[in-house]
Amino acid sequence: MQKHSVNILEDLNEAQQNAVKCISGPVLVLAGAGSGKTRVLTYRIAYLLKQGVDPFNILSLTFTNKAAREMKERIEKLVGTEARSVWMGTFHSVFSRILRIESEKIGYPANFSIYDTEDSKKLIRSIIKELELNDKIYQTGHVLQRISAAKTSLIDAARYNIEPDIQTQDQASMKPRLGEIYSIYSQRLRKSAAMDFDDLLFNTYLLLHTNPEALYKYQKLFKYILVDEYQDTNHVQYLILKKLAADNENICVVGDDAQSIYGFRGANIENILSLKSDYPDVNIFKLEQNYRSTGNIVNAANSIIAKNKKQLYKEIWTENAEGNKIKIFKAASDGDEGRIIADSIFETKMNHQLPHSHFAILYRTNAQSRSLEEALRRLNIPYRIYGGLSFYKRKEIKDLLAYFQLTNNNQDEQALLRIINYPQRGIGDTTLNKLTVLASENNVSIWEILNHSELYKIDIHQGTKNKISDFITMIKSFSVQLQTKDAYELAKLIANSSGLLKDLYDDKSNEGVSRFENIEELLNAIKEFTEEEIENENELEPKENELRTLDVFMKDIALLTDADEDDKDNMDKVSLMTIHSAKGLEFPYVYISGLEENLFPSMQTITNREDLEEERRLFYVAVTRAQNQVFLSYAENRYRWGNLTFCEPSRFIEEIDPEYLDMSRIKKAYKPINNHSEEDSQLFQNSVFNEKIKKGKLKKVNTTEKSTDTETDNLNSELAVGIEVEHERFGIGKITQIEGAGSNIKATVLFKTAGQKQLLLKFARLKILK
DNA sequence: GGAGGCCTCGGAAGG
DNA sequence: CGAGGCCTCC
Repeated sequence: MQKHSVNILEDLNEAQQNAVKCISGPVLVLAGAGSGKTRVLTYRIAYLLKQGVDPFNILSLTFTNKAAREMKERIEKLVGTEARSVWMGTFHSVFSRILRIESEKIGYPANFSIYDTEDSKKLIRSIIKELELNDKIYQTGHVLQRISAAKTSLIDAARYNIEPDIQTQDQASMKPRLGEIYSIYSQRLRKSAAMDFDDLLFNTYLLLHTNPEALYKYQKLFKYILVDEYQDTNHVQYLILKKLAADNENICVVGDDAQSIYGFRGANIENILSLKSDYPDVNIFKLEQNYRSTGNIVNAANSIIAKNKKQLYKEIWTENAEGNKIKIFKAASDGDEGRIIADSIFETKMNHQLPHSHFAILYRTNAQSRSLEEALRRLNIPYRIYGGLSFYKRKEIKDLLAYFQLTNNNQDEQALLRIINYPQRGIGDTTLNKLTVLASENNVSIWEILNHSELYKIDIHQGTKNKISDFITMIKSFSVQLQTKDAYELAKLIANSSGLLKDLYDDKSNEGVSRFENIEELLNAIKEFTEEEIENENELEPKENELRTLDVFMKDIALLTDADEDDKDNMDKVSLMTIHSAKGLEFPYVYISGLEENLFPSMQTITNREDLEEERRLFYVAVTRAQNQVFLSYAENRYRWGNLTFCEPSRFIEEIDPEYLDMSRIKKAYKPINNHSEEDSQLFQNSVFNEKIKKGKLKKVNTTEKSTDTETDNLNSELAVGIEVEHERFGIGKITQIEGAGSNIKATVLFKTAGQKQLLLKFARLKILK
C-alpha cells in the first residue's frame, strides 16, 4: 500500500505534490488555468484514502453534476470501488440528502419537493396576480432574483420586511411590496412541502445553526472537506462550509480567482480573496505551471488579467513551445464573421489533417450562434451546440415528472396545477382560480380542499366536481402503490392511465413524435434505475427496501440538468458554446467571436468597474481554453433583433500585449478604440454632458460607468426634457420626463414610431440626437 | 374551455 | 426576427 501511494504522487509535479500531501489544517490551492487543478483534487482524495481515512469521512463538493461524476470516475481509477463511499456531489445534491435525513428537525417531510426555476417563477407569477400588482413593474424574473439574493444572504422574509436598507431600495425601485411577495412565496412553498434551490442551502445553514446536535454530527462526520471552484461559492455556501469545518479545520479549497465568472448569480469572489482572514494559518499552494497552452497563449492571457486590480498574485508560466501568435479577423458583418471562421476551420483542418473535435467556437451570448451555424452548414462542417434546453426541462418530461411528484408529495401545488387539466379533463382556469382563492382564504393547500371538498363551500358545477374527484382518486391510487410497485411499473402505469402517453401518441406532428420519444426515453431511464443494484449509500441513511421505488427515483431528479447527452454524441464535430459553458474544457483551436464593444464586454453588464473585471476574467477564461491557437473575430456591423448596428472592436483586443498578436489579417484597418470609450467616461465624470447637448452634437450615452449624481442633475434639468433621442429598437422619440436618481435614472420617451407609445426606459439605452 | 392573434422583449447559467 | 405570455373571441 505504501508503495502504491508513492506511485500516485509520482504523477504530480512538486507544487501539486505539496498541495496533495498537506492533509491537516486549512489549505488553499490557487490553481491557474490549465495547471492541473482537478488532478490535485482527485489525487488528494486518493491520498487520503491511502492514508487510511474512511471514505465516509470525506466530503467533496463541486458545482456541477458533471464535475462530480468525472471526479468520482477518476478516483475510482486510482483507488478502486472504495471511492464510491466518499460523500461527493454538488452542494445542492449533498445538502438535499442531508435535509431529507434531518427533515423533521426543520419542519419538512422527508419527501419534500424541489422546485426548479420554472416552478418558482410560476408560483411568483401567480402571487403577483393574486396581489393584483402590475406585472410590468413586478417582473417575475426580477422578483425571483431579489428573493434568491436575500436567501443567499440568509435574509428570510420576516427580516426582509424590516431591514431598512432593503426597504429603501425597494421603495426606490418602485417595488415596495417585494417583501410581501417574498412572505407569501415562502408560505406557499411550505404549504406545498417544497424547497427552491436556494432553500436547499438556506435550510442547511439553518439546520446547522439552530441545531447543535446536527452540527456536531456533521462536523464529526466530515473530517475532511474539499471544495472545487471555490471562487464561485456564494455567501451561504461559504457560511455552511465555515460551520462544517469549524471543529477540525481540515478544509481544502481549490480555485482560481482569475476565473470567477458567476458574480451575476451571487458568487462572491471575496470568499477566495479573503480566505486568509478566516484561517490565519491557512497553507497556500500556488499551481502556476500551465500544461495546456502554448507560451504565446499563456502570455497573452497574463497580459489581459494583469489589467484587473482585484486579484491574488500568481504568475502562470509554461514550458510548452511558444506557438503561433493570436490571429485577429475583422469581418464586415456577423454573416461575414461566420464565413471567415468556417473557412479558417476548413483550411486549418485540411492543412494539419485534424478532426473537427479539435475546434471550438466560443461566444458571449447564445443569440450569436445562428450566423455561425449557417456558415458551418454551408461548408458541411458538422457541429454541436452545447447548452440549450436540457432534457429535464422539456415540457413533456416536466409534465410526466409532475405526475410522479404529485404522487410522491400530494401537497405539491405547482405539480398539481401543471397536470390537473393535462391531458384535458375539463378543469379549466375559472375553476382553478376559485380553488386558489379558497385555498389561500382557508390557508390550506389546494389538494386539501379537493381532498376534503365536503368541508369547504365550493362554488362549482357538479359536473366539474365529479371530474375533480376522478382526478383525486386517480392520484391517490398512484400514491398507495408507491411502496408496492417498483419505479418502472408505477411510472408506466401513471403514463398510461393519466392519458398523457395517449395524448402524445395521437400527435403525429414531428414535434409530437419527438415528445413521445422523449417520454419513452424517460421511462427507459426509470427502467434502468429499477434494475440497478442498490448502491452502497451512506451509513447514515436508513436501509432502503429491496424494491427500487419511484419516490427514490424522484429524490434528486430536480437537481439533474442534462441526461448525459454528451456521452451519447461522440461524433466528430466542432463545438459551439458560450464562454461560460466552456469553463473547464480545452480545445487545440479556439475561435472567440463577436469581440465588439458592448457585446463582449457586454453593454448590459458593465455598470461599474467590478463588472468590467468580471468580463475581463471571462475573456481570460476564453483565451485559456486553447491549447495551440486562438483566433479572435469581430464584425463591423451586426444584425441584432432585425436591426443592423455599427460595432466597434472590443477594448479587450487592445488590452492584449501587441507582442502576442498577429495583426496581418487586420492591417491598417484596425484602429485603437481607446479614445471612444475613454472620451465617453470623461464626459460623464466632468459633466461636460450638458455642453455637448447644448452644442447639439450627436452623442452616444456612456455605458461603461454607472450614472453619478452629478449627471442626474444635468438630466433633471429642463434641458434634457424635449430633446430628441434614438433607440435601437423604437426609433426616434422625444424625452418628455426624467425621473429617478443615481443608477435608477428613467427617461419617459414619446416615440414617433411604435404607435406613439409612452415607454419607460433606462437612459443609457438612448442616443441623444437633438 | 381552447385556439389563435397581439404584444412584449431580448444576459451569461449551475442546481 | 422569434419565442412566449396574455387576451380576445368563438
